[in-house]
Amino acid sequence: MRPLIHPSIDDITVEGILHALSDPVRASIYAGLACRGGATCTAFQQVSDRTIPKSTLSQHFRALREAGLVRSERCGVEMRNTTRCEEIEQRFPGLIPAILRAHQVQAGDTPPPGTPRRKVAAKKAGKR
Amino acid sequence: MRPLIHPSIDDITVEGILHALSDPVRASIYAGLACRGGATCTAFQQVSDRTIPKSTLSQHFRALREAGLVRSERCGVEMRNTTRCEEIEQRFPGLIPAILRAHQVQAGDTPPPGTPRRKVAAKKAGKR
DNA sequence: TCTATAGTTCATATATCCTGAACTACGGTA
DNA sequence: TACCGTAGTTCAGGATATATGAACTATAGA
Repeated sequence: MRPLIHPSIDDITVEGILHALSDPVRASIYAGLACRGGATCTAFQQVSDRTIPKSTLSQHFRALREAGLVRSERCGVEMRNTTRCEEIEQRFPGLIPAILRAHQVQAGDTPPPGTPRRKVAAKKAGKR
Repeated sequence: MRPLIHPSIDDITVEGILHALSDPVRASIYAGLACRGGATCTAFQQVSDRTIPKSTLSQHFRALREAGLVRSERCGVEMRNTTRCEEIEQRFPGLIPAILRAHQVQAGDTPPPGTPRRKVAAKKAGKR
């Protein structure tokens, strides 16, 4: 089992962050971590309505980790994952909050100012 | 020649935007468009020190266009590309500016407050 | 030691990306 | 009208990345 790779803050790139968060599964994992503060892999087995295989989930966590977005450390039998928000905020101020907020807007949780409520409801209801 | 696809503002997704801008070539194309206000494809043949084949460039423009980041319209023999900044700003406030700023930070143009100049210079010099 | 749980690694099928070659679209000239 | 040049697109292929089941590693507890 190879050691976990956590890039130093200076090796974290914008491209890496954007690519990692451009996948909906990874984005929701990251959003979940950001609001809960930390969680294990299995806590995310039920993302987006269907069950994601744990190997896939493991790869997603690896992608987040190697992009520098997440720090993972073994904690007994499980793996504790936490975001590296503060570090990234220092290097790229405002980037992560803007992305998280955009994801919320898209999910309909926080519509941009001026959006009529009906429009949001319609969006959440169907239209795919 | 199939008609150009421009998603309506409501069909633009965060994932699509992040994915489009996670490629360094596309990111620099977009940044160039954003600061110049508009340009043709060939204006970007010399991005990032080496010549990019025009087929590749065309695909990159298509990716930006279909992500909703850019509007392209034929203008005589050439294609005029402009960003859709204002629309996206309305839907996802702050997202694009944050990404562009992060790219600038990374390029060393606008270091985050407190960064010693030496560090930036060392970064630009080599280290790949 | 044996078993269960949590997660990783590997192999492979699938999808996406990059690029040269061929093509389309348009403007200008004769 | 035909022909040429420029700008950009599409296609086909190889290279690269992603998803996932099966097998594996690591740890805790009995």
